[in-house]
Amino acid sequence: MNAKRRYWLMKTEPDTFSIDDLQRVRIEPWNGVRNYQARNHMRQMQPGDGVLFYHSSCAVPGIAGLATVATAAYPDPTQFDRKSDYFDPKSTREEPRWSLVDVAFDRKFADVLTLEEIKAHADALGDEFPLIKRGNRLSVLPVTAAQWKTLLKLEPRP
DNA sequence: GCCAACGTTGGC
DNA sequence: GCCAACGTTGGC
Repeated sequence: MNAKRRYWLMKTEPDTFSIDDLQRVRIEPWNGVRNYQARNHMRQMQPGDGVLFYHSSCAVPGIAGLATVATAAYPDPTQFDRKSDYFDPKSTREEPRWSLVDVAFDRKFADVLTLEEIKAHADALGDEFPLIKRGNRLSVLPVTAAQWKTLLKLEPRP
């Protein structure tokens, strides 16, 4: 049975992990997400789902490229690692609190599709698009097929 | 660096 | 279960 392909947007600070980093390593476990809503979204992910790779907290915030969900969700190992910044003393192996998926590089945009440009097309994306909502802090969020299509049409071409 | 928005924590 | 305090996110 083939579940329908779904789409997501995942934020990252490029100073920490950028699209270039993903291109180099090819596949990356998306560890360190410690927000329940974001976690729940990752738990819904299936291999093959599309990912908009978003650079946040940087000079030019926006979508830097595309990635693909490479695994179903599994427990984030950093929650058990006392030496990790992401260690969670309240999480147990029997009932892990935090999940992650592996994310695979797909391609890098010729230029970042900027948040500014995305906002300029708010009408096409719909008011409910969380990325352009005020005060949005969610690091993993769902994107509809229509929004995905709209955003790819906005991709900067060389 | 600032600040608004939001999630989490902890006292009661 | 409420809510103030606190920490974090993220655009600017």
